Amino acid sequence: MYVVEKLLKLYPDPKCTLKYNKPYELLIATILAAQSTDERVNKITPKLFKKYPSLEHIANADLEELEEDIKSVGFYKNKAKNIKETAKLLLEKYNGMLPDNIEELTTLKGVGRKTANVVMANIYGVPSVIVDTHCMRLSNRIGFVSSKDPDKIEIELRKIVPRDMYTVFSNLMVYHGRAVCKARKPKCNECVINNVCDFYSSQSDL
DNA sequence: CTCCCGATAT
DNA sequence: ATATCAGGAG
Repeated sequence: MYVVEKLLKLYPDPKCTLKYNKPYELLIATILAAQSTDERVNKITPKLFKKYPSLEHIANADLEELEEDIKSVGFYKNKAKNIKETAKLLLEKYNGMLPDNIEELTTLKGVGRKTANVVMANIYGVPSVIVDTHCMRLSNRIGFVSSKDPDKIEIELRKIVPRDMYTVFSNLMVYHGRAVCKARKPKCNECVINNVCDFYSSQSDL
């Protein structure tokens, strides 16, 4: 796939940029990353996981204290409640393990398809199309899709991207979205895939 | 569709 | 000073 080959030369090893040492830590970090950046989440998770070194610690955390611990990632009241309830549910129904499928993962509080796909890709090694804001923006700009609905975008991308490239494609969208195809001022002139980009074409026409 | 919220780019 | 960024639940 052209876009993947081209971007891989620029970002040789695109991977999840969230810091974690255990599967459930990735889940918690990803829940915290909703409407926040990986960078901001990474600033608090090392301390957080040190203070709460197990799912039991998170499940039994004082809610107000937990809120303070994660405050800087934003939406902290929802997220504190979500990670606490998710920790409880993982202990009660899954023996502290993570479900290995989208259906069960998305029953966890604060876990939608994006977060579930991050777990499937990074914990279980299942090729997964992860539609976050970057994947959505780039896929629309390039012209792979024309939709604002993440679920529809995921379905469309699954038809366009070769299955074995789902995860690397998703990560490349994030890397390129952060470095070049930014939300605010995209650096279209230095973009290595502007030759196949609808957004670039429509701009240079002006 | 609205609400949830802090951090950062402009 | 404020618009913009970044997912999920109800």
